[in-house]
Amino acid sequence: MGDKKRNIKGSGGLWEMKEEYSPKQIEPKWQNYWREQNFHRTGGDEGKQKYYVLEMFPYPSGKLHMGHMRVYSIGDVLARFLRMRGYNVLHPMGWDAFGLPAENAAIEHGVDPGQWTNSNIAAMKEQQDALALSYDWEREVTTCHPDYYRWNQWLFLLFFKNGLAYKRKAPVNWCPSCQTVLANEQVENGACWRCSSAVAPRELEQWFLKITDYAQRLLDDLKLLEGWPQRVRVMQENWIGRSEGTDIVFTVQETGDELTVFTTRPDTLFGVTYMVLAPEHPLVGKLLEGNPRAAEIRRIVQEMSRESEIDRTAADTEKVGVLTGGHAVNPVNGEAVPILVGNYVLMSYGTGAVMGVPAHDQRDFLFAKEYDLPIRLVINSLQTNLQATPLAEAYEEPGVLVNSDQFDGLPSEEAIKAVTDWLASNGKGNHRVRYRLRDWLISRQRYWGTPIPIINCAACGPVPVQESELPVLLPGGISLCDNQQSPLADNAAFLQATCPKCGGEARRETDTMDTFFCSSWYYVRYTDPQQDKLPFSKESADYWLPVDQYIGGIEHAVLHLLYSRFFTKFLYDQGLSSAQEPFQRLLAQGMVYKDGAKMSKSKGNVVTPDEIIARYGADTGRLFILFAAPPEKDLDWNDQGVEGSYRFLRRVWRLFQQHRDIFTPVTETVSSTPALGKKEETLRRACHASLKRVTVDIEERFNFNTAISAIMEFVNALYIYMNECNGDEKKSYRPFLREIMETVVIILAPFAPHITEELWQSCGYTTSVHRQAWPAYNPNYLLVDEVEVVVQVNGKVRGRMLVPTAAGEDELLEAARGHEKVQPFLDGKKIKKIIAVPGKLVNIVAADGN
RNA sequence: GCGAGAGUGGCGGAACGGCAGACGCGCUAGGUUCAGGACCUAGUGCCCGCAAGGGUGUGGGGGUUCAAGUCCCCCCUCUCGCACCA
Repeated sequence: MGDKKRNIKGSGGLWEMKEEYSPKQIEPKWQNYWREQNFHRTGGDEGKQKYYVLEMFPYPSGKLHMGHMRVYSIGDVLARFLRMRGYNVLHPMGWDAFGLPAENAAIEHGVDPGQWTNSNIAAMKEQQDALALSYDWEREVTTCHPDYYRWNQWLFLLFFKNGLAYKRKAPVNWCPSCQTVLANEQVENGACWRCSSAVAPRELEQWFLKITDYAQRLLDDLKLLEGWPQRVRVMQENWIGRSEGTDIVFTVQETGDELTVFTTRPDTLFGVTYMVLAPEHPLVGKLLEGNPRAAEIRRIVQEMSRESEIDRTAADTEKVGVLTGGHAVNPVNGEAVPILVGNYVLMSYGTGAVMGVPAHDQRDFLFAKEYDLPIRLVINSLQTNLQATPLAEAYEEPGVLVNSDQFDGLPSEEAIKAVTDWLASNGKGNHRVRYRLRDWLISRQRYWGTPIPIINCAACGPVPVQESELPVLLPGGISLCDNQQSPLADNAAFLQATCPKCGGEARRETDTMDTFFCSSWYYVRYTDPQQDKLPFSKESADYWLPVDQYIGGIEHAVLHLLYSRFFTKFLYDQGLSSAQEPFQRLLAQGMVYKDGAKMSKSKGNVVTPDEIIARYGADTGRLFILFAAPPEKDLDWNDQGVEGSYRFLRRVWRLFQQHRDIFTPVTETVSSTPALGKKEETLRRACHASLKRVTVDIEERFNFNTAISAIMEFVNALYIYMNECNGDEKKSYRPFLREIMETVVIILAPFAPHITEELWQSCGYTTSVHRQAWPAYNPNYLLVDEVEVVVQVNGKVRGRMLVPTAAGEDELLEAARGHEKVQPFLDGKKIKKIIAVPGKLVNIVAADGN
């Protein structure tokens, strides 16, 4: 360890420690101390390397739960550790403060959503402070404040000017309980992500952001995110759903209309025996004209489109089809095939029409069997001749084309290109890349959100509000009730507007923004939270971005994390920031369970951070939550386990109590201490081994659980030493022991900030333990003279021996051969081979006979 | 069905291809205490054995290796994600 440059006070303030470890007393004391000193303000030393640690900001529900406590503890240990390691750390916190719960509270209890939110924020902040989370509160961001949401509006207008925000009538997901529409990402298995009510389809005019323009980049750049869990990258990849294929233009025989389909298998084009349209396909109506059964069919089609998309696409939903009477002409061979309407075809993907190739698509195969449609083989297998017998199932593998005129004999892979080329040169199709990703629907018919800064003019259409007019303030005093449209639509003063373009009378847009809009860029605002000319300055953003370590729940794997990546790329394109990706590394922390089940009031197994703080203190809570499991794994909360963490902190406390004499003021320096004895060397080794492990476990592996166990081992070693040494030894090694014990305090500090601050300042220091440099371990102190080496016979441990550390292979072999415990296992056997691994083991391979 | 991850004591969890079970919980015994709690010491995978000692053991089965929880192949179970995407 390095030189002492710390301030030590005189004997006056020393050891005023209470006998008993009492978190109730020391925790508030140090929280005040840090608050008064504005201790956690960012920066001050731009010469250091920057590190941005961020936990996903919470919705201000008013109460912290164990999940919050876990994320924040992880982030806080990291932030504190990195500061001690000499980084310039940004570690901010804020509030995702718009959203439905505030509005619902308003409806139920008649409270003002803003007041409700603000008092929740105050309550949660108090809890966060009680956990000693080292946030720079000067950078706090609250999304429902006008000085934040005006920049939502500013960014919206920027999207609008770039053609990336647009309004369109579209079938959308309506949540009847939340009384608003939802984005595709916010529908899980046909249910609202927030309240789990079944969503229903509706046709409405809505605002969208054109995230689909960024589909390819969002997909490609997943490669850059090596610090993300693979499963999250895979989820995003699936969600974007890139698919390469061919658009093929058929012609409707009866009307002459063009009918385009998308397929990934143009090589099977000659096998088309029918065509299926989505119930919502625009041609359906026209095709039914003149059909004697039109009325009946229309009823069936309406039935189909009434079902939600989710029901229709559920794997176990029966495929239903109905003939329209129309026919489609295949561009490649002029053949006319019947056109049906089918419930399994979705208007939202591809062109809303699919070609039916029953011989080579299992889904089409089953459908054709059901409806007695012809099956024509056009791809033959290289292994078995499929033409010999009727197919029992679709042949979906690649093969060689048959029954396909000029393409006969081509392998599928080549035929895909050949058919596409043929279609392209005949104006009947093109190569085409499609995505499953849809544009992001951002309007919400709710009050408590960012007003969309648009004025709807009868003459000019949607016109952006002038930048100088921002923010469009959310009016107060709105009476909230359950309603089909935004409550803002009832507010005449808000509604009334003048068209910025023509000056005519116009209506203000009453939809508000999805709250995911707020959370898509808040991490940039933290870099420059007071900025009032722009959302943030480029300089600040470029200094801090990307977030080096982001920590949060896996539930945002697609939603928030995809939207944020989209925003970051847009900001980059606009020259507002240089970051390509927002989050360098991502940690998806596991959930907190109790007794193997999710905590819930009905199960009566809820534990709250408040209870833990009241009973054991924040330090114990933090320590346990980090010790019980690695951060990315689910954690089972265990009351007895918490007890164990509390016990450990008391054990540390007692160590200092019992040996306070070590800390009486000294003038000696380390060099004047007598040479260390064997016991002391062992202790020093334990110290540096622990130091090494804690450093590596936090910095490289994020394994806080093993880091803590290393500190425990260190403390155990200190107890053993103290038991073994006598008063004289203790006295003469006082400076050495002092340094050892101070190391305990320093490396425990990121985990348990209060107790360590108390112990540290009780040792006589006037500067905070949290301002100390993280000690470097000395590899020389890890060395030992002798090591125990295992002797194996045929891979089984048969003996152990103590040999000099420096012993080479030859010496090991010598010693192993003569080892008494090993002899019996070698009797009557021949030694075939001996492997010696210095410092570890010797393995003797022996067998019977010669 | 497709994709990803995971299966280790009574429990949470450790183990650069090199002594499986660190650390903690729980449990057992002893000490201390009027008692309880707290604390200290020792022990604690399973089986046989009084013991010394031996056997066995990381979901199952194969393989590579002097050596496998770890690498390769097959299978089973669980969790998560996607799921008629044309």
